[in-house]
Amino acid sequence: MLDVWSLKVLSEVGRLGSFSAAAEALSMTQPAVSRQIAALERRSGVLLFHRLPRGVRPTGAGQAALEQAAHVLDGIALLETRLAAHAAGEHGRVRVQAFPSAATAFVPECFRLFAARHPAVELSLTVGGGASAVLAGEADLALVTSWDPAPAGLDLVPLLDDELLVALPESHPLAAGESVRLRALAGQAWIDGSHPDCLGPLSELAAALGTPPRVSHLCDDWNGRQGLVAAGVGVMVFPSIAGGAALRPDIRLLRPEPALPARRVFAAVLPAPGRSPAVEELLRTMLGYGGP
Amino acid sequence: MLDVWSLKVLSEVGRLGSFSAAAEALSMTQPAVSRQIAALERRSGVLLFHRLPRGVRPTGAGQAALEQAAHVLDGIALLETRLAAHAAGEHGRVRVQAFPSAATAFVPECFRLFAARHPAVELSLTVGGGASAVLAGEADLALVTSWDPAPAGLDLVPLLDDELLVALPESHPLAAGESVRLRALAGQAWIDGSHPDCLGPLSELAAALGTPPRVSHLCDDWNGRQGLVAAGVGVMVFPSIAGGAALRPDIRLLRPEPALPARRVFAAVLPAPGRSPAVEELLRTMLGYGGP
DNA sequence: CGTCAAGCATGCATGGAGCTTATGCCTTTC
DNA sequence: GAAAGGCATAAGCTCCATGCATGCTTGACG
Repeated sequence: MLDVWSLKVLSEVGRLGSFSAAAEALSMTQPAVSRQIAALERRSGVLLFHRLPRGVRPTGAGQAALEQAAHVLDGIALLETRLAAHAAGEHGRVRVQAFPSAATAFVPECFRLFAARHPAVELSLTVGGGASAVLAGEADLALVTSWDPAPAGLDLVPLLDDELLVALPESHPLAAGESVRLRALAGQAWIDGSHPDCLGPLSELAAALGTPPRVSHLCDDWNGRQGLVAAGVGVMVFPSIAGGAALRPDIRLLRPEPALPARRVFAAVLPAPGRSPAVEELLRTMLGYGGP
Repeated sequence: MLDVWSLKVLSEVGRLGSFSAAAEALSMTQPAVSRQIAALERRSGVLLFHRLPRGVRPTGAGQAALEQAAHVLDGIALLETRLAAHAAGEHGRVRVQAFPSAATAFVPECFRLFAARHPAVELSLTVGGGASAVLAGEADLALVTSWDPAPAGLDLVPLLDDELLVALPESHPLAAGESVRLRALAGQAWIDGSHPDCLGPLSELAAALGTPPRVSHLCDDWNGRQGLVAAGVGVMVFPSIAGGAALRPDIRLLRPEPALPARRVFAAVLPAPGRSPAVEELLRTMLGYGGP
């Protein structure tokens, strides 16, 4: 099997027209070059260089070999460059898996910051798969919360604490101020998703309210839930990570008093040696993102 | 420096999804494959394969490396193919240097036969440089005759003996038969080229004529000489290698009696290890060419 | 015309890279 | 729970490429 070093020697000999000069350029001795070329000629069965009294000159076959060798060496160099780019996190692909409220503002903002520094990295976002997508090889990084069951075999990197707010229709009598006492909401109808992704652990809310919340409506769609709130059929917990921009103008957000236990947000990624440098870079970006 | 064997191992691992399977496919042991990939990952500083319980799966960087490695391996294979073609004489270039009368019929006919068997070989023909063109690297094969000084440092391969005829205008009183007694031409005016390329050694002609020939006109152009003969201003020696097709219809060719010493035709080529296989093949074709 | 210098080829010894064998550890599966 | 499949690691060995020393050929120069 032809190896790259032979081709490098061949190329230098062709460029410099001399075994000795090529040897010096490659930091080796002239006999080594002589043997390399001789081996190449023996294996291919054709003379590659005419030996002249003053250096060498490529034969027809040597000329063809030089041209092809240049292509191969370019390919090698490109491969090394690409691997270096991957190693530096400057190139690659990161597939992010997020829960809906994180996909609203947090992930797009992180993508914007990341893309400014690493324009060659391909980013993609999917919603709804959970941390198992990372284990299945369908995602490189999954955003999970303290409400989700801890995934086995993945590292959890704490990103931020998500403050939980309460969303009321603007016509609601308690919607006037900046905050609202939770005890005052004890009798309200609450809106939740079908899987525990919206209200969070009901026990925590029950403790804050002083009574188990009355869950009157179930809706998995983010906009649908806002519509229910705006229509005045219920109130809901609104994670601040979703950002105000995604909020309908006829809904008011209030800080509950006392504050609900924050929902912790983690990045679930493969253990250290399995993470690509691009993922590491994105993690760094997410950690440095303080909020809007 | 990345070597091809590593890339081959990488490629097989990517294709088969397993170190063990790749090892068997490459006739090596699993630890050897493991070492190769580990070395590749250490050098490039990036993980190339996720180690799964059942085999391995390429990472993003591994995928990129696999694609690039495929290109490099293709380039290597192409290089080997081309060298093999050169070694078999199926590919390459042969630049032939001929004297004018050989370029008229002999070389074109040899080219026709050669091209039928080796269509990928590029053939070219130049006239007038002599054997030194081979030494200068401007030609790969030169046709020379026994009239030329023997070139130093080249092999002379005897190709054929060129019979020398005499050209007379059709109106000449001696032009009737098939042959002509040389003694009868002793008083004729002879046409020659400025360098001894047409009449040949004058001593031989003088011996045959019984008296030194009277050279009345010098002309280096082949058609010009024929014109002089046709005009009746002189006669000339006509080498049979030029073939009858190149002869004007108003000129007659006659066999001299006794025959002039034949002009021997050689191929002047580099000594054995310096000849390309394509040149060897062309030599074989020329040797097998019996004449029209 | 003799000597010298440049440059490629070759014999020999050596050092390092890679391979093989043997073994351990982890995961999955019956 | 035991067995098997698969990757990682340690130790030892083999082989090949390199470096050193040397010879040979050719051209240059005095």
